[in-house]
Order: sequence, then C-alpha cells, then structure tokens
Amino acid sequence: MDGCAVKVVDADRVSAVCERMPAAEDLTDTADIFGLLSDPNRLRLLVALLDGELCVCDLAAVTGQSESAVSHALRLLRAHRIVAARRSGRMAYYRLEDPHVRMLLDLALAHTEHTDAIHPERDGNT
Amino acid sequence: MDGCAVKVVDADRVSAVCERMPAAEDLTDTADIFGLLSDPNRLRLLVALLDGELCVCDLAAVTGQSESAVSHALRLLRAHRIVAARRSGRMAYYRLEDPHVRMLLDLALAHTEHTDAIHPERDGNT
DNA sequence: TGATTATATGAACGAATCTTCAGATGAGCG
DNA sequence: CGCTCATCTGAAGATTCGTTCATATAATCA
Repeated sequence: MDGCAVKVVDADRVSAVCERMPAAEDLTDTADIFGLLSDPNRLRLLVALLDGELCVCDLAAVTGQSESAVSHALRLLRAHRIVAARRSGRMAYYRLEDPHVRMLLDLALAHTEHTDAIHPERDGNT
Repeated sequence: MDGCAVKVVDADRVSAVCERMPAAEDLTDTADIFGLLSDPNRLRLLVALLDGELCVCDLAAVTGQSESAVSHALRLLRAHRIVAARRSGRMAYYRLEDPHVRMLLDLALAHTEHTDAIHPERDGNT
C-alpha cells in the first residue's frame, strides 16, 4: 500500500524507512536548494553576501566572474528567494535573504575549512 | 595583491570580503558535496540510510529506482566517502559514513518539512 | 560444475547546466 | 534629448549529468 515493494530483503526496515521518507515534493525542493549551492561561483556569491549586501559589480570583482555571469546567477538565486535586491539608482544591491540557506552555508563552510579534502581517487572498495 | 579588483564600488568591503573568502579548493569541495545532495534520488538514498544500513535491493525498493541506478549512485557516494559498504555474502549493506553530511541532511530536512515550498514562478523583481 | 542471484560496471543517449556574446532596459548626466 | 553606465536578458554552444541497457563479477545452491 506504500508503493515500496519490488524485491525486498528486510521488509520491516523497508516499510519503516518508507514511512519516514519525506514527501516527494519536499525532497525535490531540498535537492533544488542543494543544487543552487553546488556551483562554486554561486557559492562564492553567497559567501560574499554572508557579511552584508553588495552591488553586482563588487560581487563580480569578489568572485572573479563576468558581470553577466553574476547577473545570471543572481537571477536564479533571486527566483528562489535566496537573495533579494535593493535598487538605488542604477545600482542593485543584493543581500542573502534566506536564513535557512545561511545556516547551511555556515555549517558546510565550518566543516570543510578544517577537514582534509577528500578526492575520489580511490574507490574504497575495489 | 588579492586579485580582486576589476571595477569596484566599495573597495573596502570588497577587499574585506576577499580576505574572508575561503580557499578555492575548499569552495569546490563544498560545492561538490552540495552537488552530491542535489539529486532527488541520491537524496532519497541518503535519507533512507539515516536510520541505519540497508542493502542495495532494499534501497532500490525504498527509493523506487532500478538497482542499476542505485548502484551507480552508491558508487559516486562511495567514491566521496559519504557512504560505506559492508559485504556479507553476495549482499552489500551500505551505511551513511560522513557525519558532516548527516548534519547537512538533518538541517535541510528539518526546514523543508515545515516551510512552504518556494517555486520560481515569480521573479520578485520584475 | 553449472545455474541463479546480488551487485557492479561501461557505453550511449537525451536532458540539464554553465558560460559567453550580443543586445535590451533604464537611470543619471551633459 | 542623446550619451554613458550598471544591470539584465535571450540564445547558442560546449560540457556535464543521470538513466538505461547489456554485460561482468562473485557468491550461493542444486
């Protein structure tokens, strides 16, 4: 009755896990958020905004991208309400608007900065 | 001296942010982790493993994927030491091995489950 | 040993993603 | 008004990603 039964070994565990599994919509939303954080350049933008707002050209300078690339990235992030823009004349000042994403960034950066990078050179199980 | 200067508005903020910016390697590693979490099916696998180990076919049942797809996904996650395998006969039991990723998952899921999904239908800034 | 089962792998195809380029919008300034 | 500057946008091309199919490995069982 739960759609989780193809060829199961531990049926009890399987149905228990199925019940705890979040709704498909929640999972795709979460995956989307992670996807937005999965690009180094977008990540740089968001890290730059952790301390406060910046205009587009300063974001381009900080992150070493073209202003066009920055604008595209900000558009994406803005569409998901992760950043917000304040306009002043012809300038646009962006800020990090989503506290949830801020927490994810803090947590992720706190760890990677004192963890040895793990590169997939070995398979761990060959 | 920091490579961050193209056409800057607020030079002080720019150089301050540049100094706080993590190393490129750390950023790409972090982005990689987020990338691994950015696929709904991989996310399902990891969520399923939050409670303990499961074998490949049970993971396929729980997540509604083919066993081949699951195996490919696990291979990727294994290469990054996010999951680890225990073999018993012809079965392979996988577990979530990276506590850092576990924290990210917990945090992310805690929020999305009681937050209205935000879909990018509006631009917030048209 | 030969058959069957669980998992792993490689190659290939289509979809999604990122960057770049060219041009559009819209505010300020002479 | 015409020009410049900051930002935005759409489209094109190259690359990456995820799934599937076919097959390989390796363990159990008759």
